[in-house]
Amino acid sequence: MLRISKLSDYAIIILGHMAKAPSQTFAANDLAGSAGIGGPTVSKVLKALVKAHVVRSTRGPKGGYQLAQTPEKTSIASIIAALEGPIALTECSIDLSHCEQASSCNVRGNWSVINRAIHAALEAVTLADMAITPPMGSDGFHIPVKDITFQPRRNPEQ
Amino acid sequence: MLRISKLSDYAIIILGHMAKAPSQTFAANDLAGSAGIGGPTVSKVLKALVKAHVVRSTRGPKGGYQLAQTPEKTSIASIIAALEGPIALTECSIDLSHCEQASSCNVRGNWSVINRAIHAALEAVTLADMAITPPMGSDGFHIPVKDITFQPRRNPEQ
DNA sequence: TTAAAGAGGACTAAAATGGTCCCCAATAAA
DNA sequence: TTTATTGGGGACCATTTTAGTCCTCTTTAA
Repeated sequence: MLRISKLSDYAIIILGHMAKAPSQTFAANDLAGSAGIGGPTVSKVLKALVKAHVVRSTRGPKGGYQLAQTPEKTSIASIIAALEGPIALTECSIDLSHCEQASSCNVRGNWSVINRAIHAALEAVTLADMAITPPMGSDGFHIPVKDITFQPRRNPEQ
Repeated sequence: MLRISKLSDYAIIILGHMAKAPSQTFAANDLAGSAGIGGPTVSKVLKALVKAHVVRSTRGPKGGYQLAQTPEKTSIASIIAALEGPIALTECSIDLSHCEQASSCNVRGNWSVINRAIHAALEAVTLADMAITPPMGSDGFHIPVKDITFQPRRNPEQ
């Protein structure tokens, strides 16, 4: 299923709401209301986003959360990384020492290529892209899908 | 962490071994031995790969498993899909009806763009790419990373 | 006929995930 | 200076998912 976690999903929804007023400060509870997600859960998500410097927080009355950067500069990769840690499809891409197959694994290094490709894909799309509602292409997508290209050149030196 | 499951990981390792002799038939137990993975687990993985037509099986003595296509034609996407079902980062990309945020989610359609990009990345790399051991670039990667490009064009019609 | 393979699926233990709660710290306003 | 409002940090537990094992049945070559 290659899923992102629900919390990451929530994060993008929440940040999507914040992106509508990028310099405004939002209380966690208000965001919970407008996103239709439970209060404590929204808090948990926002705390993680603060740690990762995706949003800034202010305490006290009239406090709340605010985007740390413009929606255009906030990549989906950074949001997912905030909630799930480093983006890597396999354990050994992060820490090889735990891999028990290491000796018989002849596939290792090549994962890195895929990881980079996926990271690039998530880095290339920003909160601004996600937050845009309709007015878009006839197929329902704002970003023309045909314009997303992925072209690895294979084995050129073999 | 945006991981693939261990079983998908095993699948790629197992298929990597099979790719060394693409037309040979391998018994599940032999593959377990050479991959350093438990026998029953290897069987489980191979059964899923048969269902998805990634490998073919033959019963009876001298039976076993064989790649259904050449390693060059076997994409990583098809392998992961065999073990984890459709590749989609969010639930609602597969089935919108279960989404409780639907009404307040202003981010929906745009996931599709990311999903396609990731699918493209996994489709573009094949078993042949993964199975190649060393002889490669100075950084340890066979496929030059610089040659992997991802270029969404943003909001051109706005 | 037999033995060596895979097919299908039930079952369990362990790990990850999601969600809630509690108490502490900061701070604006009364 | 007090109080009320907001976030910070982390513990905790229920649930779900995942991984791994096992059992019985089917196929088929020798």
